[in-house]
Amino acid sequence: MNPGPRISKDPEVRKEELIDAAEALFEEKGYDDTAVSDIVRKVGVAQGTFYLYFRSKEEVLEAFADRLVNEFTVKMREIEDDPGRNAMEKFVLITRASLSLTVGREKMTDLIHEERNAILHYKLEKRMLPSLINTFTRVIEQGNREGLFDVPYPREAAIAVLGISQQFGEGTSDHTMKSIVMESLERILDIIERVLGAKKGTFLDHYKELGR
Amino acid sequence: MNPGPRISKDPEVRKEELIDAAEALFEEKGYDDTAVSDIVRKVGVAQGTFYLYFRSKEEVLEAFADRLVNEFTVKMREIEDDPGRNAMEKFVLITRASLSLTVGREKMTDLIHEERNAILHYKLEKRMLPSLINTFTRVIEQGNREGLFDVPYPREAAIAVLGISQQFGEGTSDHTMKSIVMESLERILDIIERVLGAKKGTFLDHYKELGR
Amino acid sequence: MNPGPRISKDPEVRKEELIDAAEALFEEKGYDDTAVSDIVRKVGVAQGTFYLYFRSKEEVLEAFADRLVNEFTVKMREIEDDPGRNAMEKFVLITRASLSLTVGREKMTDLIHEERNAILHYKLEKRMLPSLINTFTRVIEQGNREGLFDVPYPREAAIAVLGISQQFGEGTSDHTMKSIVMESLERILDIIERVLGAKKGTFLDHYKELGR
Amino acid sequence: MNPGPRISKDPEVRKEELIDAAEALFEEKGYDDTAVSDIVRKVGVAQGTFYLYFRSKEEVLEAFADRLVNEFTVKMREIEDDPGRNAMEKFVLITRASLSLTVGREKMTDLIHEERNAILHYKLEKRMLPSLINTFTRVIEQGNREGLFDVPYPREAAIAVLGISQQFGEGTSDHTMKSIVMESLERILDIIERVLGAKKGTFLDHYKELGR
DNA sequence: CATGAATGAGGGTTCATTCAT
DNA sequence: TATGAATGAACCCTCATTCAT
Repeated sequence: MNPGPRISKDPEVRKEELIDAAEALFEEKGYDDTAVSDIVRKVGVAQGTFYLYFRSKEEVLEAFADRLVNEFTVKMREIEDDPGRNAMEKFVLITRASLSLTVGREKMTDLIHEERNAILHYKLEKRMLPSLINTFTRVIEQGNREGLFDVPYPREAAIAVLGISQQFGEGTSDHTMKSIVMESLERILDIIERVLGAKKGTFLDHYKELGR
Repeated sequence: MNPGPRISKDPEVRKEELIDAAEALFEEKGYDDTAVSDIVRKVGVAQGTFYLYFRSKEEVLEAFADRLVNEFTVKMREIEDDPGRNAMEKFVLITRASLSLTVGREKMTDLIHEERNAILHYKLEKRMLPSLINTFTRVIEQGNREGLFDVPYPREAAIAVLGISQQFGEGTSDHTMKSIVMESLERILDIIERVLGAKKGTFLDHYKELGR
Repeated sequence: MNPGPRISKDPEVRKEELIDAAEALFEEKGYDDTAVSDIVRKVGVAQGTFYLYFRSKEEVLEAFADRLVNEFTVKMREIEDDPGRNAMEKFVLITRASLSLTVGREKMTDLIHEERNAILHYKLEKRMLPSLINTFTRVIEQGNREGLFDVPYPREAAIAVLGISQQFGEGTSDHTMKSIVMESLERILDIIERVLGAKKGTFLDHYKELGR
Repeated sequence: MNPGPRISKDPEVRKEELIDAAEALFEEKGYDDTAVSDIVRKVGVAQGTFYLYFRSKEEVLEAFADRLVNEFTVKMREIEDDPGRNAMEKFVLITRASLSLTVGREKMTDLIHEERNAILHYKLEKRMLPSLINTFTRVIEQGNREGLFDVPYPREAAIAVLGISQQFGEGTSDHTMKSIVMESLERILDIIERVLGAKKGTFLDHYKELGR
């Protein structure tokens, strides 16, 4: 009956809060199992308020995905534009970042790989891929110039490399398989060297060097 | 409207009918938007009958996926075991079959790639991948023996090639892009030749030869 | 048919309305045969509104039972605390009130005794008994002090008397038997007098006096 | 498709098997939660077979209740007709038997008292009560003749005593309370002695004497 | 007597979205 | 901008019972 205290906030802030809550809940229970009522409860706001900021439930998902993609794109750009690294180093860094996809959000990888979050996976992939491909392409071109790679079609090679890392990364959702992947890292890198026309063994050196 | 005579059938047959109907509806409207009531109406059977054969709605999806995977696996095996073809030919055939994933079910590709069917995609991929990897691996080994390929780690190469074709295939869901892909086929094959250590241009020849 | 204007009400009021409707329908058709859709239709409210106030159908039953028990408990307390009556008078009043259990809800007795409402019966009995026993116990103690009763173990006597009236009351569900019970009232009271150590015939006098 | 081996049995035997299975399941899960399919599965018989013996699910409940009542009635009759015992002894034996109501079926008491089995409770009570009252009445009359009791209205006294023991027994469903009840046994018996006009303490002696 | 596939009404519940305040 | 009560469509599933064989 009594409206309760009406707290107005900067719309941007409110919206961000809602996306934050949504993200946390999506991680916890998945998109489908997260109710709008869950989100507003977490923020401490009325049901209707949600619809002042998003036209539908799907729109938060969209907004969340956008945010994630933006962060990711920035990260990519930073690596790409780093003048102090050669193409091979950049390549390793990008691969690593894109494999985790998380940018500090460690749970995200699991989130993405859980079956019930397939849609989210799709949304993210569709949005991230273009910038990822672009970045990869440019790094490959840099590598060509540096004489490290020998790639006639950089764009296609970029796509191929992405496909390869994704395919190997897929199995990685199971934590148990991580060590196995590590074991076969050498073999995978051998393949990538072939694709990029790099000298055998050079990638592995860089991987080791860049630690972790 | 009125009951009509009660028609009993061999359970196997009934079950197949239900999966058939489910498949058609999943194609048409997606899994989530297909109601159990839709399925039974299509078969002309009572609602309860459905639950005689499946414990839940998800179980038909499972059954459908299994069926698809089985058919696919058989197809793979046939190609793999064909004594009249060399590794390169088999490779082309497998790629093509796995790209369409459909085995004659033309709409299936779309079905799988529509966002709302992401879960189905996941389910299928998870199930198909192992047999696909195995087949690819053995064909690569055959290629090694035939002197067509030069692959030190056949299994990893198989996975990589799968990743590559998947990545390129992904864009293919939009019909508009098909021609673009065709254009870049040559480039893609170049990459695959590198991965498999095949002579440049040999794949393209086989692709052309095996028509389309 | 068409929506009509949306009418918001004080939640307390809405909830009460729903319980009222539920009660009426439980009386009419029993708990099992009352659908949630019946209840909301009666109130003129949407199906979902019901679940704004009760988590499940059973919860209305619970709420209804609670309400009944509360009313009943208040009634008991009033009689118990009435300073103007002696123990015997109170005893008669309590017996009567507890026999009808209805507090003005005449159909309730039938409701409770119909076989299909056995669960309701159980729920009510379990909840009412404690306060009923307490009240009876205290009245018996008062009677002891007043020299009307001679009861060594008031609590046990209270329980016993309850058992007795319940057993006789049980048959009362059939209206046809009511006269028979009346006939044997004298005999029943004789027994109760024995239990309470009251003088023979005193109860009957009070029953007549307090009319009916 | 193939009918499976068709095992014919003496109808009486089959029916008994079905009631047995029903009883076990009712004990385990309650009447409502026991499906006809559960029963037939337990017996290893087809769904339709059930309906050759019972017109409905409720009819097994009925049949089961009847069987229980019959056994109980026989037990009562035996005690009642025992020429070697006086009324007080018989009284104790009957009370004990009726309290357990189980006739060797130990779980039955719990079964009856669980809320979800309220209906069964009702059915049994309704059926058992008459014979129980009759037996009690005749024993009381015997007691009158033997000079042990002094009861002007045996039938009413029988009903009263039943009510008393039922009320006390009700709490007994919780195993935890059993000891408490034992403690207050003396007090309860004091009340019963009053109702039956027996000499104070005589019941307790018989209870002790008849062991347990 | 027996089978077991088929029936189909029925009901509780969820939740994204709206709207009167 | 905010509230939160109200909406209502939609859906999955159970299970007692029937009936063609």
